[in-house]
Amino acid sequence: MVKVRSLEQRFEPKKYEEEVLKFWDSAKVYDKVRESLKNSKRKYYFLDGPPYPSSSIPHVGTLWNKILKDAIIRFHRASGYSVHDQPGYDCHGLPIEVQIERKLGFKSKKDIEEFGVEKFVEECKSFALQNVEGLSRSFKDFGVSMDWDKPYLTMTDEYIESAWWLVKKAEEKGLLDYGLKVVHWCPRCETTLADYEVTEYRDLEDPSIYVKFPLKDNPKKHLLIWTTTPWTLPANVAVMVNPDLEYSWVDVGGEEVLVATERVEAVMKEAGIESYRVTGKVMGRELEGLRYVHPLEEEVDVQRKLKDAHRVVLSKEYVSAAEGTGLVHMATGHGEEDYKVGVQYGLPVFSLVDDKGFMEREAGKYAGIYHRDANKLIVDDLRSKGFLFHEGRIKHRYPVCWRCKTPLVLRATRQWYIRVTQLKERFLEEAGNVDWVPKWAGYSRFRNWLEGLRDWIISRQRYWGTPAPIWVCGSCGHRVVVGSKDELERFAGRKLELRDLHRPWVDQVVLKCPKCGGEMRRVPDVLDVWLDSGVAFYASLGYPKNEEKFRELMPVDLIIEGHDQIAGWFFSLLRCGLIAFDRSPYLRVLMHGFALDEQGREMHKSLGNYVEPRQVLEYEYGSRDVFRWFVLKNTVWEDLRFSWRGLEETYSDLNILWNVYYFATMYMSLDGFDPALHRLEDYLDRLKPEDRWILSRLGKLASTVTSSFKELNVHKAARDIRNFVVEDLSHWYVRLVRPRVWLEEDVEEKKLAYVTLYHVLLNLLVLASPILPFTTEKIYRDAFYGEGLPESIHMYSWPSGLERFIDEKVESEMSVAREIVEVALSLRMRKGVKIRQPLPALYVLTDSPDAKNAVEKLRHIISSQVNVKEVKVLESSRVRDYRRYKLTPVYRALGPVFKSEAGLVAEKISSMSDQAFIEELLRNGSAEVEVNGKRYRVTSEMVQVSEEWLEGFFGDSFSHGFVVLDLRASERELAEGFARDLLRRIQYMRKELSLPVNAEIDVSIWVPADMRKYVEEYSGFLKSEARCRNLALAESAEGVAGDYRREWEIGDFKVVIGLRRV
RNA sequence: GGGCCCGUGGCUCAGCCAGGUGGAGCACUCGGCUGAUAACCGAGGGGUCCCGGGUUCAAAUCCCGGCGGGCCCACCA
Repeated sequence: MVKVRSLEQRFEPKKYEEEVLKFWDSAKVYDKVRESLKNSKRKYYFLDGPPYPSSSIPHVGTLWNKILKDAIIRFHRASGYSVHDQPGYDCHGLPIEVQIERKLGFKSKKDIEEFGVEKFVEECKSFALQNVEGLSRSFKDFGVSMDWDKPYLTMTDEYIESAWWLVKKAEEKGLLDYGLKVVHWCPRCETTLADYEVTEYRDLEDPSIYVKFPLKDNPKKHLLIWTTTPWTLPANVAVMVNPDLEYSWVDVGGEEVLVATERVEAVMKEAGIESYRVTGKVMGRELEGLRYVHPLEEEVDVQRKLKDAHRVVLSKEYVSAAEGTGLVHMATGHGEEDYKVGVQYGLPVFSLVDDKGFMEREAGKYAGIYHRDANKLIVDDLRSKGFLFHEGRIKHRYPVCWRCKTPLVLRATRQWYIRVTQLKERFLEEAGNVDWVPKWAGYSRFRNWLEGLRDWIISRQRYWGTPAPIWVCGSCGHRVVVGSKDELERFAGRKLELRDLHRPWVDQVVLKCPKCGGEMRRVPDVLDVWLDSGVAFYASLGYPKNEEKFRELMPVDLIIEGHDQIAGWFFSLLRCGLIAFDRSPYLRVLMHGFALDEQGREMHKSLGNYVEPRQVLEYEYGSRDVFRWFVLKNTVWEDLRFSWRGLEETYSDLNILWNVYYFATMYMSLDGFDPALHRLEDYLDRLKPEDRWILSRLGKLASTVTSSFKELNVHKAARDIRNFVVEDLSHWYVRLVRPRVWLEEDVEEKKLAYVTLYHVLLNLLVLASPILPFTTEKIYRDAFYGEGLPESIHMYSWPSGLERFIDEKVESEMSVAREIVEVALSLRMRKGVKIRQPLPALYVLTDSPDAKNAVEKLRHIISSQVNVKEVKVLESSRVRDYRRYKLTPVYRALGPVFKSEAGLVAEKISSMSDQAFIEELLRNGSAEVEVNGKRYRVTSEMVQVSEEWLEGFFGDSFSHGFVVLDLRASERELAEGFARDLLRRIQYMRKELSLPVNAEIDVSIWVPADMRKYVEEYSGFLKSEARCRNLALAESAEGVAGDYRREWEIGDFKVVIGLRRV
């Protein structure tokens, strides 16, 4: 133990935060914390969601994510949990590849192949590692205390093996398959994307055309279809109608077109056809099998070769009359629904767009043209052949590649996929067992997402990713899925000397087919990056190779990510958990919001509204802890609107916290307070009410902060700490104890203040440490730390047992006193009476026994804060001793009743001072007055009642009655007021001179002759309060002595004060 | 078309789960202060709690409908 030392007065967070970072590093604080918790029986498996290291600088939203995790981790550590706090990075995939392609100026996969896949993969790896380092630095710099020396990286061989294990598991369960799937395809990246990777949309303008498909048997009749993708027409194989809809044949001048009845009017209108006639109606189901001629069969050879196509098929599901014509053009190779229905009807499936988006050779006339460019040609041809019914344009939201922004193509390609739809029941079951914060995120959002579960296409046609562990025989087609490098070596029959498991090195491994002896080569695909992050819960622990940690830690206790991860990581983890272990890998999810800019927009570099950590630190009112407190106060699951103004306000709060600690530690240090010699437990029975009150407030704070952290409502904890520091501690408790710490002698009431303050302030440091790790460490190290105490505030255990100090009664009493003080100060102000001017008395008029008790007990507080000599409690009814009612006539009500005599009555009312009369009027609703011998009955509507305080008194109501001030200051009180005015000026001058608190001075004063006696009378007071050894009254203003002289105005008087340091 | 979230003073928000006299900060107006803090302190003005209906003794809070803003899914693709 050691005596409390004073903090420096200057609040300089930027400076001390750097010091604290150095200290944490050199003292290895967090290593020590981890070590000390290692043998705790209470494990806490926190799984970090891996960001893509596609840039080395995070934005404030990413920082918020990490700080939120850090605060919760810190709370759990302090609570005695051994927290698994390993951060992670998702190092593979398009996010990395697209950046490298940009850097190297590549436009297509061909460029990569020419450059060399090896070199490309090395660039990706190096880039990822670089960014991992940069990101880690930034997070660490903001006090994120995870274990940055050992992040899990999805690109290591060990990690890849764990991912392979999952694919093997799927194979063993018969869930893995290969086949034709209609997918979103990026023609620039030349790879498939998953549906949930289709997250970016652009408003594009496309053709919106109605095309006539002539019937085979009657070229005068046409099926009318609508499409916004003319480039898919060359691949048309059928037309879909709804069996339950009614269709109409419409004569449009020499030929007929078929349209759903409901859509006739709208379609004719859009086509600008005013003269048309319905010639017949037919139900959709009757149209099945009807044949037509493909309008472009002359231009597209393949269409002439198709058998059993170009007919009407039925679908209830996919055809509606909401839009279009009610007849849907089917290109089975370019739409998932088209594909599905097409398969049911045995229709051919083919796509006429290649990997790069160009029309294939089979597209005939349009071959080699980029698909979007082919639109114009196709439309021109339809027009010239007379098949174009109407041409327009449409603006719609169109999906683009999430990484390179190229518009996507829907096309049928062969892909590897896992049939997770077979596990749908288990998905819903297991999801129901997870605890979500907020609740609705789980039971509505996530559940709703799971309802639309689809098979998982795991293959991607790229380079920098986990290679698909699938080898296929070139001779017989037999396949082998391997779950580890060891297993691969067993199949290869030799030790493999690979650079690592990435492409292109793993591509060189050729196996011998166990079935036919032929050569087996790996399929060229890499795996979906969401598989990489989905296996993190076991792969980061080295499972299945290493089971120890896995057994120790599973299941994951908590994951925390933003609301975009509903369809992302939260889902991917669950998916992998079910495939591999038939259960959810995690118990609890916290879903947070997004960080938006000041206008409420998402932050993007391209928008120029991206705020970086460096900018926060450079801001005048920015610092690490200011930023942490600011973001943590935001409701966790709601979006955060970033605000420079908000930072400034939080800076101010942190400044107040600092000043409270400065105040307390400065005076404790002055008095050599040693906490070891004065323990709170020994003083409990002698504490003053305000001491009990602050201890009770602390007890409540500890309780709410603890439960808020447990419930993951971190914003509540952050707000409660702010309110405690600013409202309870600074604005009230410090204000009350100030006179006690100024006492010269080593008296008990000063000791009590110190003991209470020490207890409160040390415990507050621990409670605030997850949110404000820098500031709490700085204060602890500078003021409280000493021999035999924990080296760091972050080595303290979470406070417990503070609730025993909760005292509802003292809190309730203090609320009453506080309210009375507030009302009284407001009264003073309204009357223009300064607080410095002592007043004779304050009366509390109340009938409430509780309020009465409160005032009796806390009389000293009320009296000192309001600056009155006496505080008295009286019954409410005594209010009549201090104020009277006053009546004002309401002419509008008097006139109709008293007519010509109304004026007389009004005059009587105005001058009425009989309080008994007024009280009767109020009580009964009416009363009689006499004017000139005649009596009149006056009702309450005829008058307006107001109140008037008696001369020398002023009051107002409060919750339990009235507060009244006696404003009749006596000469004695005026003198005291004057003395206090003098004191204030002296103290101000001391401060101007930057004198230490305990420095002694000589004072020389000149005041007007009338006031000299007051100075003489209060000279003792002034000497002691101002630490004044000599106090001299000068005969003239010019005769005032001192190194520093100054003239002051006090009320109507001029005075001169001179100071000299002894 | 379906799902979820949000709507409270000029601005930013708390309160809603668990119904009981409408709150906080900033801004604004006024006052200033006993030496922790003027990056401050005190007091005050400012509210149809989005709109309508219902339940209830009582609704910002619970229920229903509507309007507005945001996000996700589906369709156009």
